[in-house]
Amino acid sequence: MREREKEKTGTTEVALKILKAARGVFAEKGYSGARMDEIAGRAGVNKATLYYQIGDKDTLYAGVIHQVLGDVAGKIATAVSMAGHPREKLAAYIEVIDAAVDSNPELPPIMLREVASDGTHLPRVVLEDMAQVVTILAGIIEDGKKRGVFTEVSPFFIHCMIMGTILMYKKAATIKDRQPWLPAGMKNLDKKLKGSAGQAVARLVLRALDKQ
Amino acid sequence: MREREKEKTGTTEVALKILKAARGVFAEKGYSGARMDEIAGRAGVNKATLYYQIGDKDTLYAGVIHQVLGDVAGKIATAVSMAGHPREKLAAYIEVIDAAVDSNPELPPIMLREVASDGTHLPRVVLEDMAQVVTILAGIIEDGKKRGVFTEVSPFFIHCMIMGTILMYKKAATIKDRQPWLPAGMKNLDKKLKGSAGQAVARLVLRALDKQ
DNA sequence: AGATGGTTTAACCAAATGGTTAAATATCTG
DNA sequence: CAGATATTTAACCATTTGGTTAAACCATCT
Repeated sequence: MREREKEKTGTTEVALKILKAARGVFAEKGYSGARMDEIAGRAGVNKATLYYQIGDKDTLYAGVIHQVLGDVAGKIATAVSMAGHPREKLAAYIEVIDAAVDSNPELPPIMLREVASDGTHLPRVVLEDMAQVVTILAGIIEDGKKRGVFTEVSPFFIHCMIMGTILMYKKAATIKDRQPWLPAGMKNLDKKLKGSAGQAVARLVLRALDKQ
Repeated sequence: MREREKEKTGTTEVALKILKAARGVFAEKGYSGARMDEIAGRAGVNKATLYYQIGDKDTLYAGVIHQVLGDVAGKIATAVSMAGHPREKLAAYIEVIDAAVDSNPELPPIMLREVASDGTHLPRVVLEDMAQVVTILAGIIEDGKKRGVFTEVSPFFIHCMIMGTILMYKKAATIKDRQPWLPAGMKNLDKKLKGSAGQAVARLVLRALDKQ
């Protein structure tokens, strides 16, 4: 029995290779556009191995979702708890999301498509994580309101604003940069962005919530 | 020859029925998830009729895109030109987008998926329309900056913020409302939204851009 | 070395899918 | 009404796709 790897990590090396390939293909093509053959091929593995190691397409996709969205909620929670003032907490909240997106290029397309299809493929755990994240944001805003630094706003709406802006910007920017016919002036319309997209979002959202 | 309809409108009644069905299916399932048989079935038409009236899947999808995103750019342009002050222009800009989304439930999923797949299926015309829209926004912001009412920001980024927020909110809200296990407090986290989503976006974006 | 059992693979399969065809059915014109 | 043309349809087809199988491969233990 050569289960040494499985015993230690819970996942074999081959399984990780497959997951990584799948992440890429699902991100590029979406669930129904992704082909099991292509995933196997990109992982450098026979298709039967894929089925042996992981299971059917649904299971594979669930694994990818877990890999991509698995620990974001936790990271947000800890980062927020480290900050003190509501404004810092909100900035941390946004920064963690931006960092997650930055370190994971597959996140935006997968998440955008999930939202587009009403989160039908999202496992309950992930939805609960998201709910918890919004609850954290609600706490930050509530606190800020009490301390007189934030105006009254809907936390759910603000969360959509943060996520929507970051996801949309990440992808739209690459689309824009891909159009050879665009005049240079147009292409530089966001080069003046000071700092990361996350910082830009934080700056604008904080201004928007600022009590005068 | 019964081309009376085609001669007048350029599109027959059957073709419109098919386009409408296709819009729904593409919105729900995405390009690769959509099945020609289902579209034909939902249109109450034989599949061969679909091919006779419209053509292959690509052509059909192009038709849907045209139907969904066709005249948004134009509407934005005229609405903005009607307003006078930069703040009013920006509000009009946002309101038109929100109205387009509201009167067209298929727009958000289709657009989100397009962005997710790097706009690969978007015809050049549509991309040019979008570029024009951002140019309009750049004009508004530039004017506002000169008049000392707006801060310095990237128009492209602000456009992503507006689109991202509206699209994300529209879909995320329906996802949230579908989760029976969510506590009522969570579900009401955005019921306090004063007015439409568009108005909420306008309020926040204007606050964010406001020079103090 | 040989037996054991986990792992990989080439070949295979049934179902689904985009697209076509030839015949049937309306519709219009003279 | 008859002929011509436009439109719809049932049946069909080639290919793709998710998934399986039986045999080969390989690390380990005795």
